[in-house]
Amino acid sequence: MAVSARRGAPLTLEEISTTALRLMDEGGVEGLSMRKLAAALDVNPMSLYHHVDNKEALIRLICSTAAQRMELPPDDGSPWRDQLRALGLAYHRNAVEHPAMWSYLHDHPEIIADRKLVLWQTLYRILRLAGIPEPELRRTSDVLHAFVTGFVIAETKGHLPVDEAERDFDTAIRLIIEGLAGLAR
Amino acid sequence: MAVSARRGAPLTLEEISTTALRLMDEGGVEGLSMRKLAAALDVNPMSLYHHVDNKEALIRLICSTAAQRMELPPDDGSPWRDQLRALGLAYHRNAVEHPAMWSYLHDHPEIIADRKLVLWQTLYRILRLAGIPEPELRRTSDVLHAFVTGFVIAETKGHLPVDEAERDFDTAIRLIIEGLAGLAR
DNA sequence: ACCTGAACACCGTTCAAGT
DNA sequence: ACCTGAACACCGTTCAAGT
Repeated sequence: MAVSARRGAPLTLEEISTTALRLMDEGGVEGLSMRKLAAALDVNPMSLYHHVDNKEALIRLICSTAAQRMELPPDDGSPWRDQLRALGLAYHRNAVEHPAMWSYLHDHPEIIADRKLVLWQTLYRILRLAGIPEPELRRTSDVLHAFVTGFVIAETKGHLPVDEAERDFDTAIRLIIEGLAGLAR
Repeated sequence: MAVSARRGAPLTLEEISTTALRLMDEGGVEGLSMRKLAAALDVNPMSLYHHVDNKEALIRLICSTAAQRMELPPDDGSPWRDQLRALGLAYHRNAVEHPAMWSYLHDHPEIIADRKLVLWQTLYRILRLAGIPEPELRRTSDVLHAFVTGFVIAETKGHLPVDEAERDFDTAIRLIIEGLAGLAR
């Protein structure tokens, strides 16, 4: 069977990636090492390389699966301003949960480049509602995504008092909404 | 004298930090190591610790001096929209020169927390011109800084064709300008 | 197929010793 | 005051060997 000497069951990719994400959540990017991950899984460090090419591929795996699983607001028919705010809140919630992952994603945007991801589809839908013309959707969604990601990362590191953070978020989202309305005009 | 065995002159903090920044520019954060830096300076790795507490302190030094030296547009009396665009361009230019440094700064905002930095003073001045009320300056400048930093970092990693990048920048700055005008209303 | 230990080439940093 | 070499506790990863 060649199952690990120290544990009963064989490793799974799922198990590897959730544990790795936990390590990143707890200790930042530098909190995740192949050796610590192996220790957390009670396995020899080298076993990991049978499931993953290398550390970079592992982090990419974490990021892309987490991005795919992000809970995003469905189209509930409400005005685009409300839907945009809800999307911003979803980003914010996720960034608070996985700050290191978001920082990594921000530095490696190619990981979520695929426009078929729910993340982009949701943004496209809202931008269409806001009146952004079709040929500008790619550009506008890129800009908005960069803005919101930039904001939630900064917010996460800022350790502001909670009510300040809420007012900051409000300012950010209002600025975007007013800006979009202006662009669409 | 106790000058280095391999080189003539004693190390200076200036020399250390400019060489370190060059290494970061060339190879990202992971391109800068205490040992590579020492090699580039033709010095024993341990000599560095006589000028700098540790690697983190070194990077903080690089970032804060570079932030202080950033060339920002002076108040030339032009409309705030033009001045904001000029400031955005200055950010963008700097981010293209030092992408790794900006990523690090984005993840460690406390390094440039001091509101007396020209960076913040310039932003405050433009926001006042735009009609943002005094008690909202801190919040609005934080949001805007996060947006623009988020954007220029994303832009830097995106390797878009140049003319696409220019149109992206234009969309970003217009969105901010329209948004600010809306907020001030 | 999956796991493992030893080994290699790197890190950051401490410490005691040199001038 | 400034520099240095040896050493320690970490990394990621390769490779040959085990079941």
